[in-house]
Amino acid sequence: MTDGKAHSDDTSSRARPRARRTRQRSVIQRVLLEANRPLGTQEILEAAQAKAPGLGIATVYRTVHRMLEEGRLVVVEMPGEAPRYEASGKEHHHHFRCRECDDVFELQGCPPGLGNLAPKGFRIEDHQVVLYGVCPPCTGMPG
Amino acid sequence: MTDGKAHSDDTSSRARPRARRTRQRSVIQRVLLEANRPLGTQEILEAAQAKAPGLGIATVYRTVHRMLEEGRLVVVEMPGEAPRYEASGKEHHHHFRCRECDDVFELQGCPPGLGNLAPKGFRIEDHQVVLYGVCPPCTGMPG
DNA sequence: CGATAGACGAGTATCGTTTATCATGTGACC
DNA sequence: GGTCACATGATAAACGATACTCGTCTATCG
Repeated sequence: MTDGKAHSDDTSSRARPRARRTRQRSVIQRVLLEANRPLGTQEILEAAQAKAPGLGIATVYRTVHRMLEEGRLVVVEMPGEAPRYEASGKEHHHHFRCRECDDVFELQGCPPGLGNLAPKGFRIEDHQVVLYGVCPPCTGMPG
Repeated sequence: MTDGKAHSDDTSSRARPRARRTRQRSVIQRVLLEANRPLGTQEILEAAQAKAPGLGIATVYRTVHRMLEEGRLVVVEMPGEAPRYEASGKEHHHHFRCRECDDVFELQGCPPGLGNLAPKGFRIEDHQVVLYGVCPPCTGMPG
């Protein structure tokens, strides 16, 4: 553990090559950290390309990977779909998926009584709740 | 548009070729309908091969497809995994996934208060709950 | 500024799942 | 039993998501 170093570049944890601040990487990180909902790779690509034309999908994967390793991102898996990614460190929460626009939104809170669902003998360690329906914009409602 | 037909072969709904009763198909159907939990294609294949040696994966897919079309099977999607299939017509329920053996079990009942999770403006139409943990056999408990 | 490790974009490869192909086999019906 | 449409198994191909490769570019630092 004790590794003395000259100038501090242990940005976070591993002996990973020093991260360089590039336009593409900054844009992708902003897109992810400022989104209030989990994004898929394609969504990230499109949002990032708006601010950094020409940005490629490989860079999206590379940056997402790095952010996952750094612990700044967590994976959000929805049944039958490719993974989405959201900023880590948030409170325990679940998600809502709109059937119209396919966007996924964060919910807050957690239904009680989940522990009662499993019969005796099952050790519950985690859970996931997904609500499906239509989000406010897609119902025609404001906000 | 209106095409009158000569001899009636609308066995059930569509103009699908008449189903034939083969050993392989019977075995796969039994495996699926008698399982008390959702099975993946590989699980189906292995269980079916025990009763019908030589049975191929293509036949599994074909039979599952047909049963889905016939409405006798429903798809069970777990986050980040290939689809599983279970008999249709059961009561509304959710699932438990064991982290040791990767099997998925049916639960009964449904947690209350799911409708309160989404803020005003979200129209909730459906939901899915997944519990993760360790199943009785894998904890060393009987039955 | 100049050197260089690291990052980039485009294309290709890979991986697991699912579907298509085709020669052969077999259930259903006469 | 004979016929034939449908089913089967093996194999290859398609597919979507992700990882790798390579030539070029550039952020960083002396």
